[in-house]
Amino acid sequence: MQHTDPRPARSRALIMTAAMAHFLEHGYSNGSVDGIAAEAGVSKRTIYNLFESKEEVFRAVVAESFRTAERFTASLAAASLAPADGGGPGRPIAEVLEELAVAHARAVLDPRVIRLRRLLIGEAERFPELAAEYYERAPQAVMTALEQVLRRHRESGELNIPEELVPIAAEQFAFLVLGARLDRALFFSAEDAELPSAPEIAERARAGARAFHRAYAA
Amino acid sequence: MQHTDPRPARSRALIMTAAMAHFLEHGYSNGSVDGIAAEAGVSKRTIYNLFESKEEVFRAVVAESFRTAERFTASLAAASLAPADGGGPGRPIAEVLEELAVAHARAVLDPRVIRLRRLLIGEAERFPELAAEYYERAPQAVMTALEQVLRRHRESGELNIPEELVPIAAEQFAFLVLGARLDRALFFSAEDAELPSAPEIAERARAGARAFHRAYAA
DNA sequence: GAGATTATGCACCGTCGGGTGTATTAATAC
DNA sequence: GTATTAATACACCCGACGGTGCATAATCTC
Repeated sequence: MQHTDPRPARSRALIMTAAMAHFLEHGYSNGSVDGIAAEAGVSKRTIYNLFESKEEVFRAVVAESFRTAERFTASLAAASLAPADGGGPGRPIAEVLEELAVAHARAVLDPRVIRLRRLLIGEAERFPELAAEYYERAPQAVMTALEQVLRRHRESGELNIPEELVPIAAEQFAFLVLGARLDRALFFSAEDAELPSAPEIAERARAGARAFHRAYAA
Repeated sequence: MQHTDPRPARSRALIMTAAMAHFLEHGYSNGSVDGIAAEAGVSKRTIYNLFESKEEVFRAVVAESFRTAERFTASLAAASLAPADGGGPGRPIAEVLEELAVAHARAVLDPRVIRLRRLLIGEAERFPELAAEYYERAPQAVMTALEQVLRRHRESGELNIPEELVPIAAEQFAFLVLGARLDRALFFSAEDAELPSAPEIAERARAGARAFHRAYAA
């Protein structure tokens, strides 16, 4: 048993990829295992050899996407915090906020993220734990990271936010920056056509950051 | 033909009510006509006597809910604008904004609204026109109303918003006030348990209004 | 009350889709 | 090369569900 048979792993990967795309496009109830099998170029029997049921395929796919979401969250937090303790308080707070805003908006308004959100929101009634878990692992985690950033700038005297209002301020920052675009994107499934364009996203994000700055500058 | 037979109308109403509840709970794909018939206390055949298909029942239900959404939007716009040209500029702008914020947040975070949003977002891939129509008739309409309010206060010198930024400011106000609660609510289907409580909603809304005021006060 | 209209009950059709059994073939391990 | 393990093809079961037909019973109109 030196080498493990590569076939199961390969099939599993094919199935996961296809299932992800399939569920994102058709939703859970309306997606079919036969459809996934076809798109994966794999026999239906193979799917049932590797997974218990359609539901388990779905859970596996969603769990997988959680990992990528978390990876992003971590990178965002790291990038935002690094400059602060790294080279000292060199950059003006307004500029820091704008950059943070643009990065945040770009990440959340990514088409793949939007589609995942649509899927989970639509299936929230059937899979409450999945929707809840996503919320805690992604948006909530981002919010926590934002709080840390704000707290740091508050302690350095650049922002004037009462300590107990930091969580609220973090929420405000997040949605000031992309709330409207996000809300809109959820309702328009028309691929990338109706989704906000990159420059538009950046512009709104910066405008949001500026408003936040005016509201909370020291 | 003086009197029209009341039976069809009555059945229709029963069906609509039940279908609304049913679709909100189970979604479209996962909802069943038999289920609706049972909940409506009506035979399945009666449904198919009054509606072409399951899809048409769905469209009728959604269209109906559009009307109530519009009725609210109109009332919000009227209430916000009336005091301005009514008794003169008596009330301080900060207070006006807070009240507007609370009314807006309460309305959008109403459980029925949240459920409708979940339904349409989840079904956006299958019924793109419905989701788009909802967005334009409800959130978009509210946004337009908000713009008018802001423009008025801008012209009276109470708010300092460049004319071309009024639409962006309106979006910012809307999501500053309820963005985080709305986003969260979409992922938690657990009835009213996980939904934000009324005082919590009001507090966040007021905090949002205050931040907006600080950002845009003249 | 007569006659038209509507609602019901229920059997029924067709289809789709989740899930299984199995024999056959292909790939992998040693 | 042989034994094992996995993938395929395919036929199949079964339940759910959209939708229909029809005969019967309940309502309404006038």
